[in-house]
Amino acid sequence: MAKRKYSYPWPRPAVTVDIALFTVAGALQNLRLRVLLIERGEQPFRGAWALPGGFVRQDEDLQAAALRELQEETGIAQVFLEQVGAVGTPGRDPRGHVVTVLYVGLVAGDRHQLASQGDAAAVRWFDLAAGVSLPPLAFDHALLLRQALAHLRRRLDEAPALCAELLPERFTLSELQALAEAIAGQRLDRRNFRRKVKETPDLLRRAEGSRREGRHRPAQLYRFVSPPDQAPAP
Amino acid sequence: MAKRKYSYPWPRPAVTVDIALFTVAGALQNLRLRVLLIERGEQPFRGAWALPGGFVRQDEDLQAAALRELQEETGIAQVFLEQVGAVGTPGRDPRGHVVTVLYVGLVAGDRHQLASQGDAAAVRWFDLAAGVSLPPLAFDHALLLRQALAHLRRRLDEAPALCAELLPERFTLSELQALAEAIAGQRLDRRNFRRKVKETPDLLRRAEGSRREGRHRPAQLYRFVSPPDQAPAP
DNA sequence: TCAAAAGTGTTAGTGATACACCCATGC
DNA sequence: GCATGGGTGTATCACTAACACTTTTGA
Repeated sequence: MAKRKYSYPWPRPAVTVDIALFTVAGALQNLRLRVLLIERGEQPFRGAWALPGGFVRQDEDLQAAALRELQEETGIAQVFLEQVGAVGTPGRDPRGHVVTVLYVGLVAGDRHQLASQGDAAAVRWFDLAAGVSLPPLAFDHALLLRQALAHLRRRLDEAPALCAELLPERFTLSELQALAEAIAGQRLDRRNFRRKVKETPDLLRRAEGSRREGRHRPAQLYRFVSPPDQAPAP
Repeated sequence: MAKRKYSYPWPRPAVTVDIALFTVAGALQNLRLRVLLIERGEQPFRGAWALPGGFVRQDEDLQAAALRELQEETGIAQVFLEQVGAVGTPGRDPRGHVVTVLYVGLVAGDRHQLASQGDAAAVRWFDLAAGVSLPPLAFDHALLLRQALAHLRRRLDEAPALCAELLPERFTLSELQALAEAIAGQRLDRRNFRRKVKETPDLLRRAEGSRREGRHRPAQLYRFVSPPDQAPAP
């Protein structure tokens, strides 16, 4: 812990974290990208929808603060978050000068129970397809949401294994592709997609000879070689 | 300005900005990347070298704070800064919990007069070639410096016109290439480099037929089509 | 035998890399 | 005329994007 040998008592901006957590829902043929929003239970913007988030505590790591706020307001825990950046434009928060550090994450919606607590009057996933409109968001959260989504898409292009949490342990290539399409917001060519993921080193492994019945031809199952939260076996 | 209708009086982390400002110096054949450091005039880490930076004031924009601190501590003003990200690990500052937003910039060293003021006892450019070692840096600034340099290299690869401030208004392609090599930290193929920059739309324009004498064959002069701080003419 | 998804290869274009020679000038 | 840096073009490779047919199964 910090030692406080020196002190700087001047007025200072407050620090918050906000979290743009995405998931994907729906039938394979029609997966939709969704974002997690809370209905604010406190002023300012009481009753408006917003990204989950809140104040960073003394001696709390930024990422830890983001995880804590997410847990407190939505019940979701144990997710992987990445930092997008910091925003501190004066006037973005009516309470005064607030600097926000924005995080983004991606989870399987149906593996997490939503439970609004703390400052959140309600929690819900909102569809994010092109053309579907969200409710007006509190603060500058519409801007933060756009930044987070752009960041997520860039990152998934570099590292497709970040999807791992969204799929069952064993999955078909069609499932993986549907997921990639939902997040990228566009259709992908099946042959090119399969070639690309199969040729990526240390990404996929055929799951033990087993298959899964569609209501027609069964598909080969795969699994990720190294789940992102475990070290790969040497 | 913010209205302060609500208040959050809890203890909060402090917010600072740090700036990793780079330049390039030396003869064309031997340009060296350099970083601007200050010698701290105050505790903690008094006497140690560090990135310029300091506390963000109430109702001050992050980028504005970075520009102000840079001006106050080093005398350098009117530069273009980009945000790299935020770091808030507890214990990174002995004064207590401090969240730092890191900025990176690139300037022509010989166009700016250095003048240490405020918390800085001295200001100097430090060579950053591979193998040359910097003095030990205060706080976690060695880490921040690595992050900033990686960010700068990524960005310049995408947007070579960010070099514009480093060159005279008219410059030769060899000068531009020497600059790119110094920043990237590696040699580049002359033909490929020239083809790439010439084929980049709206980047370069031949300067009015004029030439400049080398001590041998003169080289064609170029200029950037749109200096980054001006809008391009339609 | 049909419907529905799984599975598979080739071609064309584009951008990156590697590489060698002639040109213009000052001395 | 020679040393010095300025200037150019081509072959190869890797990656991307476009594209159509056969296979397997349940009903």
